[in-house]
This record gives sequence, C-alpha cells and structure tokens, in this order.
Amino acid sequence: MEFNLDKFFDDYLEKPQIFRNRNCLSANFIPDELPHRTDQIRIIAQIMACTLKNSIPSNLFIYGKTGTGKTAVVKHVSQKLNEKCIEIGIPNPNWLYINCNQVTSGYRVLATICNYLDPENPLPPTGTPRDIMIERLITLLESKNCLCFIILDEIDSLKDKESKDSVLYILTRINENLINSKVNIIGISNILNFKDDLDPRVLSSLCEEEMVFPAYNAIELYDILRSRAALAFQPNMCEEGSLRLCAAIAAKENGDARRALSLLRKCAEIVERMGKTMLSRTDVLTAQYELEKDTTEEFIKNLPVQQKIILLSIYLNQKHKKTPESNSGEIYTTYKELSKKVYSLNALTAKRVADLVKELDLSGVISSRLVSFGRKGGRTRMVSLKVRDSQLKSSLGDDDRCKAVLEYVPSHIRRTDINVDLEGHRYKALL
DNA sequence: TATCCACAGGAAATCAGGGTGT
DNA sequence: ACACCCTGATTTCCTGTGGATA
Repeated sequence: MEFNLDKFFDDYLEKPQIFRNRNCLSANFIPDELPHRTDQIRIIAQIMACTLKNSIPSNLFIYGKTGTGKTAVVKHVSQKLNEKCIEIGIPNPNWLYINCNQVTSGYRVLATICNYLDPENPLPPTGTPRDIMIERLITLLESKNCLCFIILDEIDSLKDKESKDSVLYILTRINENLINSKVNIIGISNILNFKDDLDPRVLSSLCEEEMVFPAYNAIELYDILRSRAALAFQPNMCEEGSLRLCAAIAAKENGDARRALSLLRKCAEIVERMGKTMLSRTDVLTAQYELEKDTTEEFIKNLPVQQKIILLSIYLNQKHKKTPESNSGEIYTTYKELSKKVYSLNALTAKRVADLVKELDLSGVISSRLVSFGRKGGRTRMVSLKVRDSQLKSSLGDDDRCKAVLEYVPSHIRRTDINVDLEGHRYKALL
C-alpha cells in the first residue's frame, strides 16, 4: 500500500500529545529554576553585585565536569543582573559569551571579541597581525564606554598552551590600557587542573575568585529531571520510577545533567512514536540503548578517513589474529598496508597514528592500556575494540572503500599463518 | 644490575592552505 | 607579484620508560 502523507499527518495530530514544550529538554535551554545550585548562584551573585554600584567585580574562574550547570548558572545570573541594571537605570554591562570549543585559537577569540564590538567591520578569519588586533580591541572597548564581561566557556579546549597563555594574558592585562571601559573575565573549564599549565603571570590576575561545581548525584538529577519534565510534558506522563531510572543512569555516568536530559528526551520520542501515553522504565532502557548506538554509529561514520583505516586495522588484526588485543606495531603495519594498497593514500607516520589511536581511545570506540613485555617485547600499547563487531561493520560499511576490505587479511598475519602451517607440515613429515 | 626492546610522548619544525596589504 | 600573517595537520627529533633478560 502506498504511504499516505495526509493520513499520516492526521494520525499524528490524533495521537496523544506527550510534549508541551519540547525545547525545555534541549541542552541550551536555561530554566528559571536551577535546582541544587543555590549556593553557586549566591556566590556568583555576590561577586557580580558590585556592578550595580558601578565598580568592577573580580575575575572569576569556574571548574566542573560537563553537565554540572556551570554555563547555565552564569547565564542565569547574568540575565538577572542585566534586568536589575535596567530596573535601577544604570547602563547594563555587555556580556560576551565565547565557547572555546568552537573558537579554538587565541587569535580567533580576540577576533570574535572585536567583531562583537564592531559587527560592521568584521576582521578577516586569518591574517591580521596580533599587535594590530590588540590595538583595535583597545580602541573599540574604549569607544563603548562600558563594563564588558567576557565569558570564556570550555576554556580548556583552546588549542595549545601558547593560545591559552597569550589570549588570557592579553585579556587580563587589557584593563591597564583602558580608561573609560573595563573588561572582566569569567573562565569556565571542564578540567579541574586546568590552572596547572598556565603561565604564572596569567594565573595571578585571572583566578581572583574560584569556584568548583560538584557533579550531581542521583537524587539531585532526579529533582532536575522532575522540574524539567513538568515544563516539557503534559501532566502525569511519567510512570513512577522512570525518572528515577534516568537519573540513576546519568549519575552513574559522571553525574552529567545534560546526559540525563537527552536520555529523557530520547525516551519521550520513543514513547511518542509508539503512540503511548506513559513513559515507563522499559522505555528508559530502550532509550539508553538507542542513544548509545546512535552516537557511536554516527561517530564512526563521521570519522576522517585516516581514523577509519586505523579502526579498520584494529578490527582486522583482532579478527584474523583471533586475539582481542593488538599492539601499536601490529596496528601500524596493518594500517600502512591498507592505506597504501587499498586506499592509495600516503601513510601517516607512526607517531601520528599513535596520536590518532589515543584520540579513538578518548572517544570510547576502543580501549587501550600501556604494557611492558621487558627485553623481549618492549613497551607498547595494547588496543582492543569497545564496540561490537556487527556495529562496527555496519558503521564502516557505509563507506564503500571500507566495505570492500572488511574481509581483507593483512599480509603480516597471512605470513605467520603460512609459517605455522609450514612448521606443522614439517613436523608431520618428520613423524 | 646493567642492558635493551619497542615503543610512549613532548617539543619544535615544516608544510599546505587560507588570508591581507602594497 | 610579493612579503607577511595565522591555522591546523603532520613530521622530525628527541628523551623517557617498565620490566624481562643476559
């Protein structure tokens, strides 16, 4: 039977509604209430409050793992502060939010600030000498005649040490060149020991105030989910225990509220698709499975070609050696063969491949451990796959070139097979 | 106990590719 | 056309290392 789009939409409208406001479960939604963050809100408010009396607050540095509410709290306080400024009739400060995960170099951070202050004349994406840009930045800030808060989120993602040091040094010292305007830095880092590799000169001025956001526990996550569910869903849509299960799963995985919320959203989407009216514990488990599957498959599919070849090498080694682990040397040998013979690409160096293997490890597709076999085998990294064979095959199979070599036997493994065979043969002959 | 394997992993250099200004 | 600037990926060079073995 043919698919009837009209009927599909009619049915869709007939179906019981789950969502009242789907948006409330998205990662960048900032709710009015932030459960279990009252202390953090109070402390930040205390630091910022002097803005209301025209003084400049201290620079602030915030640490905490992903999904602990750092960004939400800062944005929440800044909104309220702006409202208050308008209420009492003083010029409200400029808030400039930069996510260093997207703006990854020191140059780009400075350029983004300039472009924010003067969107009419954007700076070129590259090419401007640093001193000219700093001069421009100072002139622009001075002409604005205001207090400017610069929030550097995920500051640990700035590319290299030089970027971190230079951009932070410039920004923390820029006030010395300003008369009418002032700049205030709020740094947000996912890594707790981010400070460790900063230049001491930057450190003293940047970290005037510091605070740490602890991870949420299961009970706190439950409260967060409950308050968001109340906003996002129609009343009485969640079976008792389903939210608790969501919270428990997310608590186990680092207490990440973002993760808990996306789990809940996925769950609701599944229930909606099935035309049900209740979120059950089973749906949560299905959602968790699908979420995990979706993200790894999507991740593998979007891998650059060199990383795909490396992953493929690990898979082929594991498959044909019939051992779950292979070492760096074996992986590199297979990799070289695949990239030359099969892909006709220039092979990367062993160092680069080792770095890419570590990246794959960080992303969770493979797991690896350092081992030493002493004088016989030296020190090496043992690598094994963390995704199921079938999943890997279906994700890599999307790429035609990968698909073609899924059954390929690397020649160094083939050779040892022959050797074993010959040995066995000779042994038989001797008998 | 010194040696040595097979790398690990950091730092600096290099290169290609994008840009500007003259 | 040319000098110069910035980025990001990669290479080159180097020192470091855990532990079985001579």
